Amino acid sequence: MLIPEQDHSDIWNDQLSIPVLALDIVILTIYKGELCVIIVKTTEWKHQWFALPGGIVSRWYTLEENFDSILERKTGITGVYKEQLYTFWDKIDRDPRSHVIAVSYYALVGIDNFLSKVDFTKVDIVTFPQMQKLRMFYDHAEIAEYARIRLKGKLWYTNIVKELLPKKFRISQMQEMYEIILDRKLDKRNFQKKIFSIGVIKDTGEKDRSTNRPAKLYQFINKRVRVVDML
Amino acid sequence: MLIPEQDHSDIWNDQLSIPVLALDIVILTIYKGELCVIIVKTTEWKHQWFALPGGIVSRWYTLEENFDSILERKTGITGVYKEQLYTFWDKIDRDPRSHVIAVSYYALVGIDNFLSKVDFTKVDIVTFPQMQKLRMFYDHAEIAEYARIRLKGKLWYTNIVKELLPKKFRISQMQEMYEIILDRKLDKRNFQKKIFSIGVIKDTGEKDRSTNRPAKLYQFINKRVRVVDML
DNA sequence: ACAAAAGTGTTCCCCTTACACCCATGT
DNA sequence: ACATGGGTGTAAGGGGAACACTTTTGT
Repeated sequence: MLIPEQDHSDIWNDQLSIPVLALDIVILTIYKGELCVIIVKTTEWKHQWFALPGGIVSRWYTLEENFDSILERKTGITGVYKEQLYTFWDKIDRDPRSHVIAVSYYALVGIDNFLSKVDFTKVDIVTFPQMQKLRMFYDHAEIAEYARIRLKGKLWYTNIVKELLPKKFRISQMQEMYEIILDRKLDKRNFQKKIFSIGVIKDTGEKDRSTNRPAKLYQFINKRVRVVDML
Repeated sequence: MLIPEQDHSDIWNDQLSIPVLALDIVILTIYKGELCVIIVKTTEWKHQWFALPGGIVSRWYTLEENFDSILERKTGITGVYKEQLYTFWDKIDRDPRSHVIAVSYYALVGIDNFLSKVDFTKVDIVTFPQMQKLRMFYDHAEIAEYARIRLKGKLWYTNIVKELLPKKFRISQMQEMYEIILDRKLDKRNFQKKIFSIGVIKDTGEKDRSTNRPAKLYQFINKRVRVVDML
């Protein structure tokens, strides 16, 4: 169910005693061997900005429902793994129209899922170095950085990387994800030893014949993201 | 500066399209050898509840200023270490008067600081087991649990425990804090070896003569809480 | 003298890291 | 046959965990 865009014209009222709550989403995916963020263009407030997909939180729905609604309306993407990041309000004039507090989330999307659902008329995909050169709305670049750090941290004690991999994958693909996110090379033998000793993935019995020498295909044992002492 | 209690009568309006933002604080301290939480009594909404100190966030101040104001008005405590925990909105009817989203913080107070500032006509101090038997407002017991888990986690890679200790302390006092928070015994020699090897505390040259055999007094080298790979 | 807490080293084991060669296939 | 990525074991070193006795003071 897609929540329709709400009318929030009542809130741009200087007399209102409470702040407006916004929700911003850092969508992360691995694309062409790099960790990327999804951004939207906005021409609000005169200048053109790049921004994280976001919107005003409506009172009539839960945070989760608001999240799903904003994500789908702004990007076309549905059904992703998400996690709350932080609630920001450093600058009282974060949004020139009002006092806005922003709850931020990050979301992980596997690239196949991403490409099949996303509406590229609405969004752009950029690497982190590219993003840092753009004119990002307020603190959105920092929020994205914060998401990257959280993802990095979670690699060490959860099976979160499953959200970025296809259902069945080669162990080398998994290692590649780790290397991209951690931004350093890992030793092939030590990586495999570790992953196998934890027992989070299992051999499907199938082979990927797209490489030179056929490679075993694995899948995650647990459907859900959970704490597992990965590295 | 203490922000005066704000008039929020305008927000209990069924037509308002945005949620109300509240701020709840889990104040943790170590008292009589146990990790304790500060709670307040509230008789709002007919029944008597115990609740975390909290209040409505005012638009005219930053989150930090709102935090300080709520903390001081509800408990009398000022100048504590604080950290944002999470922003909750699981249940759409969390607060019967409206749709309320709660940003939660936890705060650490050394017991001396606490006792000198707190107003016991306004608050109670309870251990976690005691709290779990009380009729806590909505999800406040879970929020407090969440704070405890975060604190436990931070012990391992920050010098956060400094916020609970006096300026100068015996190494055995420091170990006791760790044991209380982690809820298990630690080996004395291994603990000291570890703490000294990290180099986060230094000998003051003074002695504590209140114990039988006088003990060296230490202090933290860094004034601020920071990441240091503690345990 | 006795009680109470402070102070102090060594050993063992496991986990992490570093490291190099052969294998199965496609071209 | 050659190029490409897949697959595999071992040795050395460092860090964590276990463990007990002596010292200094107060009473």
